[in-house]
Amino acid sequence: MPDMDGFNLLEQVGLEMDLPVIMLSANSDPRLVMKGVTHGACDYLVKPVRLEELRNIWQHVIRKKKRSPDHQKKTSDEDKFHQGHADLGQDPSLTCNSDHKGKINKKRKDDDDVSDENEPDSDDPSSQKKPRVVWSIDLHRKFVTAVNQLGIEKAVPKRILDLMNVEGLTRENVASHLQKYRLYLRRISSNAAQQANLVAALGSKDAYMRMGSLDGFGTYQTLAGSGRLANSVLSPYTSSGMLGRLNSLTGVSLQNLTSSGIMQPNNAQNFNGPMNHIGQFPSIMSGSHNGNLIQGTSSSLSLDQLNKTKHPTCLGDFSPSDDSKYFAPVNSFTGSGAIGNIDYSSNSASSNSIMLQENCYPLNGGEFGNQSSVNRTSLHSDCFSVRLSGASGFLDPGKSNENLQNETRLMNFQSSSSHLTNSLNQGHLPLGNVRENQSSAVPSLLHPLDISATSISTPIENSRADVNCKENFLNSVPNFNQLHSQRWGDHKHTYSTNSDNVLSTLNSQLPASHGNQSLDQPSFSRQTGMTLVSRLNEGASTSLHQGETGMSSAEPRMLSNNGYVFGQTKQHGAFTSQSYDSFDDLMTVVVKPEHDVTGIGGAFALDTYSFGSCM
DNA sequence: AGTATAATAT
DNA sequence: GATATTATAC
Repeated sequence: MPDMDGFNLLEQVGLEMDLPVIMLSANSDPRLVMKGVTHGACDYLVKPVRLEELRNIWQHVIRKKKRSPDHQKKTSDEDKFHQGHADLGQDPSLTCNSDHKGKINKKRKDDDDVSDENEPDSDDPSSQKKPRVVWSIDLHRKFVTAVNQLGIEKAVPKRILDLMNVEGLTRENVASHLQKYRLYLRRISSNAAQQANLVAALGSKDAYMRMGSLDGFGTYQTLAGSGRLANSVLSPYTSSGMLGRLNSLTGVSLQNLTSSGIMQPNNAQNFNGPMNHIGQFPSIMSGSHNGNLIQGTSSSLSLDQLNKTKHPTCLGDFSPSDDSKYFAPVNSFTGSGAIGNIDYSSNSASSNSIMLQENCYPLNGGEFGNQSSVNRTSLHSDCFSVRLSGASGFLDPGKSNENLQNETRLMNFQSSSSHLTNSLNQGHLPLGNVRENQSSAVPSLLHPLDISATSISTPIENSRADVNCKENFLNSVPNFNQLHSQRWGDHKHTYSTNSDNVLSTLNSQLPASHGNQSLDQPSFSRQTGMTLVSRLNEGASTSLHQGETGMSSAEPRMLSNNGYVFGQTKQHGAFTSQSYDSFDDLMTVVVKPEHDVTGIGGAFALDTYSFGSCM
C-alpha cells in the first residue's frame, strides 16, 4: 500500500468496517503506539511479534465481551498479557471500531496478519451465552409440582424457583416457562370450552351434522392446530367429540377394551386399531387426528405410568410428542396414576364402586389432598382426555339414524350434566365442594362406567370431596343404572340452578353461585369444560352402550331425561319436574343451538382465564 | 411479576 | 421456512 500507511489503514478500517484491529509495527515509539491506539487499534504489537503474543490476543475478545454487558473491566490477568503495548487504547479502539456506521463485514483475516488467529472465533455473542435451559420432562415435572404446591395464585417465578431447587435455573428461566405453561393451561381450558360450545351447538341437528362432517374437524384443527400443546391436549377432546359422533363400532371396541379392567399401556395400541377402523372417514381420521387421539390416550397412560401404574411400554409406544410431554407432566403433577386407571376401568360397572373406593381414599389421602386448582385442572383434563379416547370412535357416519343418535347423545350429555350438577348441589356437599361434586355428578349421570370415572376424578380433585364422592357415587351408581329418569326428577329442584348454569347460556345465577363457591375462575372454567366434556363422553358412551345393548330401550329413557334437561334450559333454571316424553318435545327443546351455546358461553365466560380467548 | 418480542432451536 | 422454545427487554 504505497499510498497509505498503517495509520491510514487503521482509520479506514475504523470508519468502514466494524473490526477490531491490532497494529503491528517495528517501531516501538510510544508516540506511535499511542497514535495507533487512539486511532482505534485494539492493540499494538512491536515486530518481530512473538508467537506468545499472538497467542494471547484472544484476550481482546474477552475484553470486548466484558465491556459490552457490564462496563469495561480490566482484570489484572488481562493486563499482564500486555507487554508494553498500549492498553489504554484498547477500549476506545474497540468502541470506535464497533461504531456501526454502515457495518461492512469483511473477512477479518486478510486485514491483518495477526488478526487471522485471534479473530476467527471471536463471535462476540458466542462465549458469554449461557446455555439454553431445556425443559425436560423431569424438569417440567418439578415445575408443575412446584406450581401445584404453591397453588396457581401463588405460583410466581421466584417461589417456583425456590421449590424446584434446581441448580443453575434462574428466575427468568422459570418465568419464561411459566409463561408458556400458563398459555398452555389457557389453551386447554379454552378447548374445553369450545368443546362445550360445540356440544351445545350440536344441540341442533344441523350443528351436529356439521360436526360429524368436515366442518367439525375444521374447527378442531383450527383450535388445536396452533400449538403442539394445544394439539396434544386438544386432540383428546377433539377426538372424543369427533369420535363420539363417528362411530359406535369404535366406541364399542374401546369400551370392551376398557371394560376388561385397567387399561394397560400396551392397550393403547389397541386403540389404534379401532381408530383405524374408523376409516369410514379416512380423510378425516387420517393424519393428525388419529395421532391426536392416540396421543391423548397415550398421555393419560403416561400419567398413569408416572404416578402409579408404570407402563414403560406405554410411553414407548407413543412417540413423545411435545404435547404429550406437557400433557404427561400435567398429569404427573397431579400425581396419581389412579385417575387414568380409573377411567379405563370405569367401563365395567360392577367394578366401579370398588374402584371408587380404592381410588378415592388413596388419592385423597395422598399427595392429592392438597391439589391446587391447577392440579385439579390437569387431572380433569387427563381424565377427560382419557375418557374421550376410550369413548371416542363410535360414530358411524353412514348410519341413517345418526342424527337422532347424536341428538340423543347430546341430550344425554346435557341431562347428565344437569343431573350431576343437581346431585352435587343438593347433596350434601358444602359450597366449596360444589365443583367437585359437579364433576362427580356428571359421571354418575352417565353409565356406570362413567360414574366410576367421575368418582375417580372427584377424589383426585378434592380431598374434601372424598366422603361425598363416595357417597354420591356409591349411592348414585345403582340409581343411575336403574332409574335415570327418576333420579333426574328428584334432583331437579335442588339443583336447578346449577344445571341451568351449565346447560343454559343464560344464567345469571351461575356466576353468582360460582363466586360463592369460591372457586378460582380458571379452575372453575376448566372444570366446567371437563364436565361438559365428560358429559359428552358420557353421552357418547351411553349411546354406545345402548347400541350394544339395544338401542330402542335405552334411548327412550335417555330422551326423557334429555327432554327434561332441555326443558330446564329453556326455562332458564326453573326446574319443572315435567319431562319431555315425546321425542318431538325433546327435539323441540333440543333444537336451540343458540341457546345452548350461549349458555355455555356464559358459564365459561366466568372463567376469565381460560375463556378469554374462546369468547 | 408479567408480557411482548427477539433469538434460537427444531 | 415454519414453528416451538427460551431468553431478554421492558
